[in-house]
Order: sequence, then C-alpha cells, then structure tokens
Amino acid sequence: MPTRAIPEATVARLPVYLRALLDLAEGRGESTVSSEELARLAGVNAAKVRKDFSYLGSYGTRGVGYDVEYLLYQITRELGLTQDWPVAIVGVGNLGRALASYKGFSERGFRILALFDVDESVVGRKVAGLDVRHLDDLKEVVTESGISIGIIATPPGSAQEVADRLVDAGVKSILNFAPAVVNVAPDVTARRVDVSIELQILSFYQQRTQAIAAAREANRRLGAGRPGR
Amino acid sequence: MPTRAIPEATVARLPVYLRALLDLAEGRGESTVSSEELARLAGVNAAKVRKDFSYLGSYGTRGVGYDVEYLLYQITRELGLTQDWPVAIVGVGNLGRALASYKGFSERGFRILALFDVDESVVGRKVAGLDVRHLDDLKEVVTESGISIGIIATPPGSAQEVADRLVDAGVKSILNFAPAVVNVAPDVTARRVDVSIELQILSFYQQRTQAIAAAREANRRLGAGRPGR
DNA sequence: TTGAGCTTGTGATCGCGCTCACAAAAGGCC
DNA sequence: GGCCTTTTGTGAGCGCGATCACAAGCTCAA
Repeated sequence: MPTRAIPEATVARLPVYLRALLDLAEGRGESTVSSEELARLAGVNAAKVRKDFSYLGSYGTRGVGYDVEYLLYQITRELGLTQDWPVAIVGVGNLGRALASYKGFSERGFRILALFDVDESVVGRKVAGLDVRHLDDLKEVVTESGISIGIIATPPGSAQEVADRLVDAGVKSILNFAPAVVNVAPDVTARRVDVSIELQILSFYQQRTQAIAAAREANRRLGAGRPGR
Repeated sequence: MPTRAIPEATVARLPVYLRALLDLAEGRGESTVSSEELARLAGVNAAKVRKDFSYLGSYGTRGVGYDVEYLLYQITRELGLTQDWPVAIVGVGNLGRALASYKGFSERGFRILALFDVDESVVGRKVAGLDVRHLDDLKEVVTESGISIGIIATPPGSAQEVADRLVDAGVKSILNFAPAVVNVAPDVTARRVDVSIELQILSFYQQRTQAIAAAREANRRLGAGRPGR
C-alpha cells in the first residue's frame, strides 16, 4: 500500500504552514508564495519548508514558488480537515469551560458536541450552549454522536480513568490537558498539553542563563581583586 | 566552564519525572524507586530514565534504585524550582482568566503577579484577585515586580507586538498561547502551546487510520467479487 | 530559440536522541 | 567471605530529523 509515510516532525509543522497560508490567502492578492517567505511566516527555515512539502508531492513550480490556494487545499486534505470532527470535552471546570467556549475550534472544523462531568452540581446545567452530561452517559453519547476526538480537562487523578472510558467508547484520538500521564492502547493517539510542564522548562533555561550571568559576575569581581589584572 | 549540557529532550522530561516522584513521595512509605517503576509512571522506557538521570549525575544505587527524596531535590534544583518565579499574563479573555485562576501554577512555584489587557472594559477590573493593568504599563510593572516569565493569551494578531513589548521590558521567557508564530531574539526562550494545532495533528492520524480501514474494506469487497477468491 | 535569473526538489551529510546490551556495583543469603 | 540477584550507568549502534548544496526546471526577455 503506497501510503507514503510523512515524518511525525513534518506532520506537526503542517498546521503551522496551514495557518500562514490562510493569512496569505486573505491578506493580499499575491497568489503564489516562495519557500523563503513561507519559512519566515512559519518561523522555520526554507529548506525545511521545501523538504516538508516534498513529502506531500511536488506541488511547487521552480522559479515561481507555491500556489497558495492549491497548497492550502493539499495540506487541508492531508490533515483530514476537509471534514468536520466531532469532539467531546470531559471535565467542565475552569479549563473545560474556557475550551468549550473557544471560538477557534469551530473555525477549524472541530465541533464540540458534548460535555461531561461527574459533579452533580454541573451535570444538567448548560455550558456554552451545551447540556453537561454525566460521565456515565459517555459511551452512549459518543456512539450516537459519532464522536472521534476526546478532550480530557479533569483533575489529574481522574485522567487515566476518563481516558480508559473514552477508549472503551471507541474514541481513537485523545487530547489530555490534565497534568498526568495517561497510557492508552497503541492504536489510540494521545497527545498532552501541559502548561505547568512548559513553565518548568522555561524555568530551566531561565535559571541556567541567570546562573551563567552570576558566575560571570563572580568571576569579574575575583578578577578585579587580583593585582596586575 | 563545566556546565554539563543537558539535552533538550531530557529537560522536557524532567518535569514529568518530577510529578511522578511527587506522587510517589506522598503516596507511600517506599523511599526508593527503580528506573523500571518510574518509567511506567512517566510513560517512557527504563533505559531513557536512566540515561536522563545520568546527565544530572550518579544519583542512584545499583541493585537498589533511586532515593525518591534525594532525586526530587536534585530535579527541583536542576529545573530552577527552588525559587518562585514571578509571572505576568497578557490578555484577559476566556483563556487568560482561566490561566489566572488556575491553582496548579502556585503549587509549582509560579506566582501570577500581574495581568494586562488593552480593552478598556477590563482594565481596572479585578480578575482572580489581581487588578488588570493596561498594556502600556507593562514595562513599569515588569521592572518593579521583577517579572521574568510572560504568558501571551491574546488574539493572534497582537501576539508578536506583545512579545516584542515583553522582550523590551526585559522578559527572557515567554509562553505563547496565541495561535500565531512569534519571533524573538536568540537570548529569549519562547515556547508555544497551541490547542488547534494539537487537534489538527490528531486529525491527521485519525484520518489516516480511517483511510486505511476504508481501503481495506474496499479491498475486501473487491476480493469477494472476484471469483475463486 | 537561447540565455539569464529564480526557486524548487532532493541526494548527501551531520548530529541528536533513542535503544540495546552488558559490565560494574550494591545488598542479601548461606 | 563468597556467591547470587538486582539494578544502575554507559558505550555502541542506529534511525530520524535538520541542514547543506546543487542540479533540474520554470519564466521572461530579447
């Protein structure tokens, strides 16, 4: 089967190119774009852009560049965004509510169709125009709404159980916002978005540069104290 | 200068180990943990755990494992989490508010000290116990509060300008939630959290498995129609 | 039609990160 | 004390991803 394999790293960049191309398409009359310009807009280098596109096929014209509309269509198709995806959010706390009312999803074809929680004080309420259902109804609702993507926005302690229930209900794609590791079967794709981890990574690099600056300062003072420079 | 270089990939996993170790430390009396068990908790394999820790130093005991408390301290120190980090959030929309009231930050030593926006209808209001300041006050507030980490939670169109202002104010670490690429000077670390991109990546893999299933189905039907199997 | 000027597409190379496999070391048991 | 079990620490090998550099191919002008 000739499903030419697209490297993971490339897949992760396609949405970035997609956004840059959408900006270009509505921004100006220019109907073609060079790898150089697209690279600048996407924050990568031109060689990477060309190599990435070469995995999709030969969609450019030498000496000219890439046709914006055509490339847009190809990336959209490759990412599976020609169809809408039905999404469920589990956990209607602060974060769950913010996600449920985020406009950006529907613009990109992700339809939030169902919200779940276990807290009796929110089950039955309306949030962002949707009835909050009890987690026990998950399988039923997922099946009848054909939901294919599940978002976990629960406290960390419940994340694994929710993931298990989503998988049991047939969901094959999970986006996990809970600060916890969730293990899923190999035929399920789970990705993690963890804000605290991102901050801790920033902390590492910030601390390192501060430590280097402090060492240099200490060095300078030592050097100044030494006679004869 | 013997700042032994810790690979980026390892740095990104340290927070995951940290969380697993915190769970272990409060969960049970066992004061030691093997790379095998920690690997399971962190969702990676044991060899990677050991190699990662080897960059920090030789903190384990052969035949026994790693001392949980000691390892916790070493990772905390390495990540620069022995101190608190003052954080500012720019953009007090849905997401900005959810982030401002997220408890997980303070638990991990990230103190949200200031909120900024340009919308006159929120500037001056209190959100999560903090006065929302005007973006024009950014430099002043950042300087006097010693803020070192900036979070961008604005619409995409403003992201680059906000990033520029943060950098101008002296911020060296930026976490960008806006669906836009921001370019910063090489001495500034900028990381991106983009929910739509994550969903689009999920879409790619989901679509691919669906396409494969469809192809197999079509194949099956063709095969059934062919005489003699 | 030919040549100049761009820009793509891609083989080649390099480096990083992951995995493997095993020697080294520690503890416990007889 | 010596042997057996367990688990770490790490050298070696490998594969993926990034970058480089250039031939191929397109447009335009004369």
